[in-house]
Amino acid sequence: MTVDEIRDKLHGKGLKVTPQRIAILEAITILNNHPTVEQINDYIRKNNPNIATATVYKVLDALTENGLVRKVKTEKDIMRYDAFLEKHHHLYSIDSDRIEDYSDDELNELLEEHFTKKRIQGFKIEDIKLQIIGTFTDKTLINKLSTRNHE
Amino acid sequence: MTVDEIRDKLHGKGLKVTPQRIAILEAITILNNHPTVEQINDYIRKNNPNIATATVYKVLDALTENGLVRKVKTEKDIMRYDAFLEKHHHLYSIDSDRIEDYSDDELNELLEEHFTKKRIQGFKIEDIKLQIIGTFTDKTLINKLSTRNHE
DNA sequence: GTATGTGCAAACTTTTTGCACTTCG
DNA sequence: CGAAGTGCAAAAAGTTTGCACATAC
Repeated sequence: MTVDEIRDKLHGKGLKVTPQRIAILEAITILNNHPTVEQINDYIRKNNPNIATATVYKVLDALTENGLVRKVKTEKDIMRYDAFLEKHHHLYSIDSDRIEDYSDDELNELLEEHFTKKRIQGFKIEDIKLQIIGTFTDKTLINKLSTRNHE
Repeated sequence: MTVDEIRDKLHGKGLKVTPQRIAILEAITILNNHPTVEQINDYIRKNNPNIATATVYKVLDALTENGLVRKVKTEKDIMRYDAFLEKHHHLYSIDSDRIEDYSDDELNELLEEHFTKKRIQGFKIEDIKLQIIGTFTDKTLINKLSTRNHE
């Protein structure tokens, strides 16, 4: 992504084109291994030593809200715990904190078969987890406990 | 999971059976919607007002290390960012911070087909993301940038 | 009795907030 | 010029650490 493309993208979303935003989008493009805020921060400081960390967060929020970047989940997260230890996937609600387990052996076989045929170059698969994102339509199942609003 | 089963599980791992551990495992079982630390904390405080939050973290660490509970990823995590906006999945390295994008249209079709046939009761799917966990064998591709050791 | 676990308070890390100042358009 | 964006410092969340005390076995 060139600087001009970045300008266009920002412009297209009605966002003001500031040096901070350009630097941050450039950084994410160049540090293309899904950089953390810390990495982005360090990178842009080389050329723009005066960009505040708070600005980085604010810019990333703005970019995320406008669909110009996307957040990626990592291992060590906000830490929810699960005592159900069989192989399973998760259903994530778009509009609430709800997460449900989902087991589907047929699916697991399908995936296994797929990745046996189609190997991923340079990668040895140990496990596959699906995050199935959507909305719960079955209101009877609601078991959201102690829902404190986190926003 | 009954209290006796909990005792057995702890015992089986060589972990001492303490009221704190029982309370926490019970809480995770009862609060079965993948509770956060906060929810576990609040729940166990009802009956054991004197369990420290630090203890909850320590117990959860011990349980996780011994495979009695498992961490679940949530949406709003340690925040890595991605500027590659096409539909794609992620390869996660077991032994490093590395995350790579993975696109596979054939796989996407397979999944779409599978979930068209086999609907999930009470859930409307909007998106599916695979977390493919394993090891990178292709050392030439290494592009871990600014690797600060996070542990 | 001793290794293991717990409680507390303090530190650390990551992210957010409020507000004066600055900049883009 | 005015709305939108930035920088700073302080606060909020979430988690970890160190150490004296307590408990399981």
